[in-house]
Amino acid sequence: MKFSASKENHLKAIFHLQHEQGIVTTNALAAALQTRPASVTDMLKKLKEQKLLIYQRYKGFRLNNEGKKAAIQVIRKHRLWEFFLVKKLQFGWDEVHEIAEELEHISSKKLVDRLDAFLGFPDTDPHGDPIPDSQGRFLQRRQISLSELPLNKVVQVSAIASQTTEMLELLQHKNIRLGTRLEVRKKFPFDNSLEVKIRNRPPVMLSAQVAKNVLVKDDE
Amino acid sequence: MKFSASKENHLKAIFHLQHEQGIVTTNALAAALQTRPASVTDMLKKLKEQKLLIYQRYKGFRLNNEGKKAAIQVIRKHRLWEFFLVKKLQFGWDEVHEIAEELEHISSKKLVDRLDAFLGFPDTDPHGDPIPDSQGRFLQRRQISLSELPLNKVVQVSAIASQTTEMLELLQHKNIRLGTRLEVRKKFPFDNSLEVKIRNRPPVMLSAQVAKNVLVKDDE
DNA sequence: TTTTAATTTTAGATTTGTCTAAATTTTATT
DNA sequence: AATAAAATTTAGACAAATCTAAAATTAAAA
Repeated sequence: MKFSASKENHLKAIFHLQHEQGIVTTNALAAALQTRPASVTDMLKKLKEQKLLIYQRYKGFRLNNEGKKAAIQVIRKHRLWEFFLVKKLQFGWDEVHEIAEELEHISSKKLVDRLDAFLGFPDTDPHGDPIPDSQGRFLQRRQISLSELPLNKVVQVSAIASQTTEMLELLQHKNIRLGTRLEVRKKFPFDNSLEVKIRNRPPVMLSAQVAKNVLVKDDE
Repeated sequence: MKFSASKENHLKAIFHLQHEQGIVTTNALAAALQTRPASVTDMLKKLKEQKLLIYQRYKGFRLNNEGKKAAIQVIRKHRLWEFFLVKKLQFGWDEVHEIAEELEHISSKKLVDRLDAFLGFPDTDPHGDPIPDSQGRFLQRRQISLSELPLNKVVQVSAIASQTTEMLELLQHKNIRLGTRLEVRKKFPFDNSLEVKIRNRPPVMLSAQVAKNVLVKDDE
């Protein structure tokens, strides 16, 4: 499981984008990587070939578990090196990103784990972002209620607070279940109802009561 | 002055080889880099293009000052990272080489200098090799008498201990002067005389008295 | 819903670093 | 000194990662 620097950069960028947007588009990734859409398409084919992402042409893409695991290892390296640069080498937090962009591609797993130990197993990098541990576990992403969710952030349904039959029946009817990926498209302050969008389906409305009981977590 | 990892590897290997052999051959470099002679030739053209070495086809090559400076920076990085890995991350001195081979290509000059300071400006790496400082100065290589020099090691004449006219005249006659690169080809225990070889010239004999007064230093 | 616009993909080229096989040059040997 | 052997270089190919320009597909607008 060793990838070229370019592949690692793509994996990492896709990871971040799908965390924000659920599904990633060619243009978005090209913009994030300062490259051309055609180049992204080329790379997608290779990453799909290596079974790191789910991708159908023209339809967008997202990392599968393998791809996520790989991306998280890169992010772990990046953030540990940033921590090192700031805490040990006295760099300012604002000048470490570029250097960490290079260091993150050093491949030795043992090096990363030793560095982690040397730094005291930090769980947050100098920018406040969580540092995945050596198993790829992030600092807990807490689950929040759908009613607290900001607009247009794609999340995954992680739990249903009220397990009443009526509630479950309603969600069943709207085709929302555990693991469903969705985002809030609009909020109506009048009654706190929400318009929710699930990919490839027409938007659905959810009342404040329902929204309050649908718990979601960050989707990666 | 930023070079690809491959170029840096070539520069470094040439530097080491010319330190031992004075002039470097295509085959020797290919062997050192575990690559093919044809690939070396390709790279030589590029390095010559960038004015990092002196090279005429079929005639061997050596780094010029620019090339040496670049090579020394790579060696500096390599040795500092090795020091870091052993002294800070508890690696064994025998397991750091490969990792340092990757780390040495990280380009930030500031990173290297900060690392150097963090490590307390060490002057020797875990294998006992000297670490160049940020100006590229090595721990001084002392000059020794030609009579103490091991066989087949190419060195440069750095001083003449006895400045008598006779001595200088003799050296003049044999075309040996300050800066001349030479090596000892054979030693005759009978009278401690030496056969000395200067590139592109027939071997010359030097008596023990003369050899004792010719001081040489490592040639890079 | 047709037409237009935006997005995405393909086709073909380019750069860097590498390779093999053949040709050239140098060095060693008879 | 002629020939054989070794070393080196050239010619041509390939893989990875990128690009431009054109074609295909999807999404948006009239």
